Amino acid sequence: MLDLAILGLLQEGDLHGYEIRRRMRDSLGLTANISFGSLYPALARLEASGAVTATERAAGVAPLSSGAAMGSLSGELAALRARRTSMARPKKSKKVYRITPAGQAYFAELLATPTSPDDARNFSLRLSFARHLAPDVRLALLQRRRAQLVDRLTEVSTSARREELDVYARCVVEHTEERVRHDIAWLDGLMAAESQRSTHHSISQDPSVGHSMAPANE
Amino acid sequence: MLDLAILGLLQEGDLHGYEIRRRMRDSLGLTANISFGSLYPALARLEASGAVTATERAAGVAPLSSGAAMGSLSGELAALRARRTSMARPKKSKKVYRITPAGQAYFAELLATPTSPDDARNFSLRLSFARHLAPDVRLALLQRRRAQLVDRLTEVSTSARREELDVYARCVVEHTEERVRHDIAWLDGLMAAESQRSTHHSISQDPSVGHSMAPANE
DNA sequence: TGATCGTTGTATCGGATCGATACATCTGTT
DNA sequence: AACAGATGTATCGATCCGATACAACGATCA
Repeated sequence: MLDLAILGLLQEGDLHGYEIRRRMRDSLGLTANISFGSLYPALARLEASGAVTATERAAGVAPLSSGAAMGSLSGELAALRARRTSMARPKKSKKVYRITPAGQAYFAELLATPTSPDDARNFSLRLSFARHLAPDVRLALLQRRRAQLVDRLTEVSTSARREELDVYARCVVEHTEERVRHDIAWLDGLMAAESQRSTHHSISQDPSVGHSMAPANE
Repeated sequence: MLDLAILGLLQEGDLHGYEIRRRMRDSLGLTANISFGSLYPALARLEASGAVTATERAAGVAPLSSGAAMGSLSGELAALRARRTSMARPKKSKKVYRITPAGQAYFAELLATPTSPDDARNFSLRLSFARHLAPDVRLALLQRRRAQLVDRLTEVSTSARREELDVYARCVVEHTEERVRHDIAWLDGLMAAESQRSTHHSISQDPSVGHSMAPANE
């Protein structure tokens, strides 16, 4: 669901569509770029349902601090006025989206609701927003994903007559299986970190600038 | 595209819809189960376009050897006749699909056509059917995928301000990056196996070997 | 006996998503 | 000035998905 990704990104600040797409690519784990044919209808849906409000504003204006919490209509008027008075030329217009309290409730509901076929994309999305979850719900998310991966592994090992496949198909199947094993090990590490995090939860909370693995090169 | 997967599986023998879905899961690299809401319309499309023929036959009948190459109508008649004479009870009816020469041509065309955003699913599918490709086209497929993964890696390393992300989002991003690196190494191994497999041939000119960042296409 | 449950199997519906495309503005290069 | 490329919004048809319904079969258990 795109709604979850959009609302989660909007909770960290107001964004316009193009920037939402960029952050989905490199701030979330989404490998494939999301399509504009999905993004803009999703934004229109969210705006129609009252989860977000859109504010059209010209470029060059300060990103947030001008109007405190102006809605859609007043925002458009302000953008027009600024276009005529201070800005001589009608610059590029961006529709900046802001999440509403109803949108935050919707986000919390989406995030807590477990999806029936919890595929990789859905799980990565939920894990990216896991700081909004209670520790027990967070751990349940990891365990459910792990159980599903283990299920897939046993299914593959039982029903795959691999000797009937040719070189390339078998190569793909084996690589898939290896990736599943790797993901299970990764989840085990995450769960260990979770339980360690819950034992002494009152230590310093600045995990953002802790250890960087020197990604500057290459 | 589902058409490619369906036609590729049908080239190894006649199958019915449910079995096609099973083989997509554990004979190809498709991690997520394909939906019936995609599979059955795709089969109907392929049948309407003449790429496959459907034969409804009862269970318990020998899978292939009864009628040599009967079409759809005669197949249905044969199934009805067998149901009345040899089989007393009207068993479960399966629609068995068989690929036609036109379907084989369509398959070859789909397999050779490079997809613009060559995502993981598309690539795994094509690699599973790589034995139908010429060695040079096969190698080009691997190199194109590798170039795309390298592109993604450089994009991520440049534009990701990872220190702004919280623990969970950064964890997801790093795991994604690690998986991309792993896939690149896997592709390198495959390409090495390919070039070793082609040592029998005389490599007169092969300009793209060694230039990993050279997309000669488009 | 039959009652219930899980598996196999085909099919459809509405909505979500995709790929392609169009259009417009800004920025940098030659 | 001319051109290319990034930025930005938007729509279209086709495809894909999740849910659901329906039906026949096998197995298990009371």
